[in-house]
Amino acid sequence: VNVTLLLPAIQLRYILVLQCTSHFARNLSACHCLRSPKKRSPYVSVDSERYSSLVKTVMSSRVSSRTPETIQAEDENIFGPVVKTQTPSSRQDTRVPKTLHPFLHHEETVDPEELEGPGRSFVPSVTRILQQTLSPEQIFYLERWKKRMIAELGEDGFKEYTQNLFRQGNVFHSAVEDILTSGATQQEYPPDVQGYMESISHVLEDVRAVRAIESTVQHDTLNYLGIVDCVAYYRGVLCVIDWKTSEKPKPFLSNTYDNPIQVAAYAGALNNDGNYKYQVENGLIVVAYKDGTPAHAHQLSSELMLEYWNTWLLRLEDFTEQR
DNA sequence: GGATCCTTCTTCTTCTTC
Repeated sequence: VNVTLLLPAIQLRYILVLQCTSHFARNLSACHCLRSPKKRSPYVSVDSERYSSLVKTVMSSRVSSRTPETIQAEDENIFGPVVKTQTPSSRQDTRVPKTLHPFLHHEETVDPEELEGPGRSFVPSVTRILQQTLSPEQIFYLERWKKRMIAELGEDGFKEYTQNLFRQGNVFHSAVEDILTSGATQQEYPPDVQGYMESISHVLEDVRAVRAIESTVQHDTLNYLGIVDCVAYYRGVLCVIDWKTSEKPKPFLSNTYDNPIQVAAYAGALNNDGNYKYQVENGLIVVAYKDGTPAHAHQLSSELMLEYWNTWLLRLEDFTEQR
């Protein structure tokens, strides 16, 4: 863009916007600099409502000419060839599930005993299915990340790092479970989760009438099961809630990868599980941060849930096909 | 009581100048 040709006022705008875009991608404190020169904690004071569309376009569109192919070529020079060669192809947007299963439960209930025939077939879980049906692109970036981490931390260091992440996630989950079941607003937590709990405190204020916690749900007709984090009312709407810990900020739903599909899968199972007598059409993904930064809460409307439900059906199809 | 399963996370780029 030839900025010099623009009028001074517009010119200033452009510079500001360009600065915002380049900084936003990695640090959300960007637009904060427009209002105050002082540095406070990152992305607390961002007017996210105002800039959300800007940030969204910046973060969702691929600007770079680098593709998985070119990156892989570069990496091969640095790390050597990848053992399992991928040919990344974008997942088809227009695909439709072969059989459209209802998201909501329809009247006639299927007796669970009836389904558990003598074969007692294997029932895969939501996470297993999602993990085994990742797109080639997802696999590529995950492998690249892992390779880089191992290069930096070593095999053992990496193992320790991931174990620590899992441990924190687990401790956080049980802390949330405790506070939601006891109802008490205790202030003291293990030091590991103190920040996370602080992070979600503003979300917890809007959570009422918990219906289920860490409950196993199984779809009566589709062959899968899972464990739902939480079913409760969030701002007056009954939701399947998924609590997440994250090192990086995830201000947009698109930053949460397959999490929305996971939530839709749980809701669909719940709605078609004879053990549960209610229907849940909405979802909520809460991303908590260790430093206590306010968590991002992503609401999933019933329309959105239906979209992700269809995506889930596709993944389920892929999974059964590959077996 | 032991074994197995589920879940817990991890990806999405750039290198220009104040």
